[in-house]
Amino acid sequence: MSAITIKLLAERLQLSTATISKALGDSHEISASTKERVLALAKELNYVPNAYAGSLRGNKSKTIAVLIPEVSDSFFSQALNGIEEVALEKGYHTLIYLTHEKIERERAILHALAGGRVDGAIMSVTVETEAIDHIREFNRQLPVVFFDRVCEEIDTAKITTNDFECGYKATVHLIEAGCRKIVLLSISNSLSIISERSKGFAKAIAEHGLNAEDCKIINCSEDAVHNYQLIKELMQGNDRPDGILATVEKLTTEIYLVCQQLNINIPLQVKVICFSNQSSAIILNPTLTTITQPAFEMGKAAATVLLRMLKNNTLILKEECTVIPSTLIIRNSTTGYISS
Amino acid sequence: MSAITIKLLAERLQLSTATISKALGDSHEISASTKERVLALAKELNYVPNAYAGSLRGNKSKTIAVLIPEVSDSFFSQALNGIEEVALEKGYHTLIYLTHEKIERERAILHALAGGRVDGAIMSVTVETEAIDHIREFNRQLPVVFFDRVCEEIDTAKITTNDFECGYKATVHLIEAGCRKIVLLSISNSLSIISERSKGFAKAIAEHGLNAEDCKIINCSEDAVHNYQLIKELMQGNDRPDGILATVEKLTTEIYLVCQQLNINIPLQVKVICFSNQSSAIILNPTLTTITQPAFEMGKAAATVLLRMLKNNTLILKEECTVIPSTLIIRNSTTGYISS
DNA sequence: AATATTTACGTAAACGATTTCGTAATTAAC
DNA sequence: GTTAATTACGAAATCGTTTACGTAAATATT
Repeated sequence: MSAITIKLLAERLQLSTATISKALGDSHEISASTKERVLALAKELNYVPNAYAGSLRGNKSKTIAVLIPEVSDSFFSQALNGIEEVALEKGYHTLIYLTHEKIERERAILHALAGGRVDGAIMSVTVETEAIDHIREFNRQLPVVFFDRVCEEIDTAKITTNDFECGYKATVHLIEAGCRKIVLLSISNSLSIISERSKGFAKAIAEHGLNAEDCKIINCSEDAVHNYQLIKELMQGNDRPDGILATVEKLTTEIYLVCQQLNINIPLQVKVICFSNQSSAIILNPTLTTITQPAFEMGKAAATVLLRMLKNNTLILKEECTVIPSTLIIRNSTTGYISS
Repeated sequence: MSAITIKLLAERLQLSTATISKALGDSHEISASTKERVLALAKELNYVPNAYAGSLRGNKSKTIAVLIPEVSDSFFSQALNGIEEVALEKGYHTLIYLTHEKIERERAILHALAGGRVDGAIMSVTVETEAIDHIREFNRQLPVVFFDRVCEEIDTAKITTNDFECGYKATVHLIEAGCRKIVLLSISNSLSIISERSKGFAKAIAEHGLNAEDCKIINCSEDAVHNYQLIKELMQGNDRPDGILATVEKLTTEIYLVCQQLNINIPLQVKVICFSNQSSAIILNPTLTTITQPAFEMGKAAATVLLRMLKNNTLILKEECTVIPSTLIIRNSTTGYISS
């Protein structure tokens, strides 16, 4: 199959495999003329070193793993984009694993990865990830970098954004726009990012003296239909909110659909902010006010840190906790004006 | 690093590595009691076989490569989702490579992959891919499955959708909705999918006796700003089209923005159809008529075929050319009615 | 001219698993 | 009781590289 090997080159040139290997590695102990001959034949035969032979010997696979909940989500796909860019640039290969928010998948994947297939991992945990033994176990052997959805309890590098501040700023923005009954649409009680955003939300509510009873947190699920129903009931209820802060991008669709169906005007009757990286935010009607996360940059940062850890051969770079701020982009879904 | 190996287990149990390996493989030549002891210790120590040792010996890496232009595109991210699902289910690992539409990247990636790192590849070529020697070269050693953007000239499995028919149906729909000057927004002259869609477009134009002069094909680029300008000029020109058929999802944003800025009403003044898998199509204003491709299914199909090729140890499965139809979903961007 | 150093290469072990073959001990067969 | 078959394991080769070490020849040193 894989055709040509160092052994084959050695035979053709009447040299030893050691010499070939050294010549290809541009070792000083090989004469210039021999190097030339070797390089020439290697190029001619299109020799490519067997990745696994080298990995086996050197204990380095030049491969990293990326574990994310979904890839059909603007944030994660942009982050993956950033990761892959850095990896490719540094000659690393990127294995992608989708957990689909299932901790069992996360567990199985990390376990399988312990066999030396990768040199390290970049991950964003699932909504179910409360027990973290499997991550600890993995991290005992290999470096891990968290991004976005982190595990505070594990002492390793983390790339996050300013979730607390954004939750706060978004809520303040809603309040200043006139909202008094604001609902936070959540997807988890345990997720680091959601908890931070919720804290910011709560702080803003408290600081501005809003009635905490009116400002609820509602938990959505993975099921779009269920979420639609949930939001519909919310908007049909007696204490309909006049402000919605959605912590995940995919809820945008359901919010807009419900309001359309119930004939509730955004932003006149309810103002909406979503944590979203969707490019379509600017062509929705009304255009959507978003907290846009630096997904691409976060991915790049995570990969950069991981590769640095690999280079320095260290498991822990505690100090490597980077926070890259998100941006509140105010559009028409929270202003009084309706787009032309 | 990687900690525990078969050798280590052998030492602890005072057995040979051969016995351990066979016991773990549940070989019949190992006694039940020994198997038990081995399994127990393996579990206790959390033994995971070194992936590369096995790969090196067996020439099988249990890894496939996915080459796609972008991942921040609904079609490709959904397809990747499908691929990963099948791969994980069959115990395969998925390496992801983004070509960013650069043939040079495609070339370099395929070349690096020849070193046995993967058992096969699934790919969608770049817009620049006209020369295909690098793919031929790779395919001489390893199986390749194309999906969506295929290379007709290479005799291997291909998963596509009914692009010709969709180009035709979309155009007919525009014509029947009253359009007479329809523009096809393209991104390439060579891409298989675009050429098919264009042919369908041309056929519909001809069949319905539209003036071919009025029905142009315009080439867009990778640059959003440039595309915006291009579309703006188009819509400001004398022979402004009354119908637009966009062959890629990302052009949606620019089309809507331009129309918004120029105060051109969709669908009254121009009707719009996009090849798009964006979930936001239903909340745009007006909601967007789309050709929605079975991205997830195409990914699954591609992975299924590739894994079957690997199982049967064959490079070519010519007959494995599957066409999974797309759906024309008619919404308000092509009807006379404006959404409430 | 005798020794020391450098140059340019080869030998062989190692990485971790699998597998072919061999073999001692036990059991079965006659 | 002798031979045949089975059971349960070990020794060693193998996959394709890399690298520590060895060594002959060429060159340098004194």
